[in-house]
Amino acid sequence: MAAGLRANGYKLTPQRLAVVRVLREASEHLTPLQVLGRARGIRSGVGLTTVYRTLDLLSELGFVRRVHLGGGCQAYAPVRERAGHHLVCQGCHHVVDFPCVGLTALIEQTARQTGFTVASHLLELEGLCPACQ
Amino acid sequence: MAAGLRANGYKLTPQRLAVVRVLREASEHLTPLQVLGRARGIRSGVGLTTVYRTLDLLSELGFVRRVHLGGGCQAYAPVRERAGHHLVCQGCHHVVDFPCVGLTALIEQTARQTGFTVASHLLELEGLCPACQ
DNA sequence: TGACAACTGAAAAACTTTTTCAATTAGCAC
DNA sequence: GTGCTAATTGAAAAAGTTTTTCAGTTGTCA
Repeated sequence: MAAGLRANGYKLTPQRLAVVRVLREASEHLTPLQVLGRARGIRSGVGLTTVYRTLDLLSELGFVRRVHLGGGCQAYAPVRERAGHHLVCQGCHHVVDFPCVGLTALIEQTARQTGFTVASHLLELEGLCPACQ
Repeated sequence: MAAGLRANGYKLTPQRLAVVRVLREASEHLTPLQVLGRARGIRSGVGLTTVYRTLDLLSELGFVRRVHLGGGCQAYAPVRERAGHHLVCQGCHHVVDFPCVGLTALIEQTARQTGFTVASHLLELEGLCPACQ
């Protein structure tokens, strides 16, 4: 993600690097407040404003994605699989990515039946991870 | 929805009936504040607290569902198709339901590959309705 | 090494949602 | 109908989240 920030003309400040590292190392989804706590463990003094701004940035660049299930829409998780989606554990909030395959038929059929043109989609699965079962 | 409320032991107050009517007649997704405004057109004096409580209730009973795309996770739309999902217009926020078909293969494959048991899923499509194209 | 636009944190403001509590009322039994 | 009671309501306060503002700091590039 750091390289991605630089590639898009953003400065690599220690605050951003701390947030990036927190997200890269996270196995569960994290709220901005949780990101703040962990980021401060890496670099004390990081501000909540900066966390919000960095999450916006990373999310716009596609490095993190908001998780809606379980986290009440406030949580973020890193994107490990491009063109993928998130599978969330109801027990420990562990998040894994899965590839997005086999949706085109459903989307095309829906577009045909409704007259809509479909530009994007949001898919999340929720369940129990092996450890929590 | 009114019958559903009664069937579940909830009282049919004029405030609830106003909120129910607003949602049933809505073609776009609505935030709690928008619901409040419309509900007050039906019955003046409805409180925002009641709107929140009624949305929770209807959502728990499955009569409305939160829309994440476009509305920033705060918007609600009526559920017109059981076991369906929402398709949202990026232009006018018009919401239509579409049936949930053809996802089992993807879900089973993902469960097999990750070891998760999948309990539920969230799918939303976003695009342009015929009028907005 | 210096210049400057980008970035930061603290505080305030703006919003959204939940809790509290006294007053009201829908639904039921009679 | 009438009265009872638990459920429901709205206003206000509290709690929580997100955005804006602004003066000061700092990466980056020449």
